Amino acid sequence: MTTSDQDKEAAIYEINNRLFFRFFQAANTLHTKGTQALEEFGVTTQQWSVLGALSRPKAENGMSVNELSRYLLITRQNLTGLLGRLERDGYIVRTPSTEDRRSIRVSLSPKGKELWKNLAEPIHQFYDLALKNISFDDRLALIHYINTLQQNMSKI
Amino acid sequence: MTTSDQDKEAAIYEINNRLFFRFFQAANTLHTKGTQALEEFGVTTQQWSVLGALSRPKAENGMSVNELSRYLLITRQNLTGLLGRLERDGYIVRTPSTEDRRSIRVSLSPKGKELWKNLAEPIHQFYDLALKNISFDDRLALIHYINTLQQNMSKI
DNA sequence: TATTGTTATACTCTATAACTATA
DNA sequence: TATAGTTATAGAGTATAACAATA
Repeated sequence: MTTSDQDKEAAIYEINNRLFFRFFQAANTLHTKGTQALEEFGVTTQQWSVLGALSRPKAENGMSVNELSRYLLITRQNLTGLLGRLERDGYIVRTPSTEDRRSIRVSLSPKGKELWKNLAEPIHQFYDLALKNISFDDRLALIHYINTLQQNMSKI
Repeated sequence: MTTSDQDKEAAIYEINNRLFFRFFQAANTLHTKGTQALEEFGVTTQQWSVLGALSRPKAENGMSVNELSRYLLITRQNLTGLLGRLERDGYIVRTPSTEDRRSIRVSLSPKGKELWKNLAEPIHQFYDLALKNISFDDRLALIHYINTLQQNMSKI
């Protein structure tokens, strides 16, 4: 390996390092500020993601724990805890599945749908503030990169 | 507002939503897979970030808790916990500052430096796998976007 | 036997407030 | 009075293993 190659490799490592450090920081900030933005509703970003999944037209008839688990990339065990807290607060309901008696359908309760409606405005605003100075096309590019990153990591 | 404007706004919201959902997923995966990659060392991604901060040449003489807090964007209280666990495992030392007797210098112990050396290889490999198919220039762009995102969010 | 969802457990991380010792 | 770091506490999330009910 030539000196130049070593330099190049060191530069790449340096960039990778910076990228992940910034990503790590941004992830922390997302969790902190996101939870803060929804503070008056007492909803964390994890709960936000569950509510978001269940509020999709596709999920109108509920989702099984397994489906939610694959969709959100959260283990079933930990999802049980999350769902328990959301159920405790009255935002979701668990209904036994008619087709497979091992399975349950998780869906938004009326109170959960109401909550999601009230969350729309602050979430909308959060997005706008967070993505300020990032153009529409750049947002598309960003999604693409993050997607690649996420898919690569999930294979590790 | 015209119909076309409404359509445009809906499209933007849809994109924002997707962006944050993917970001959320990627953040979870980073934490899970990152911790997994360093499993044999028993180090979490948060601890990884502290070790990384302290291993920089700039931090050779240690960092105060305040400096670490600002650098990592973790509150002092929570940092105390993190540092406690790292100290318990023998990876860092806390030394009273000679200049300001309220302050302490946090630095890597010999065992911590040794750990960081051993972590280099798996971290290096993790980076390479995670960033596969993302060119050098795209990595730079990605850093730029994430930076903007992070700075925007921290102002919220 | 495999799958669905849960329980149990232990640990890490986060948020908030209050405290101490210096400055 | 303000700052540096810690303590205390409660809650939320995560990892792992094991379990009951059903397929």
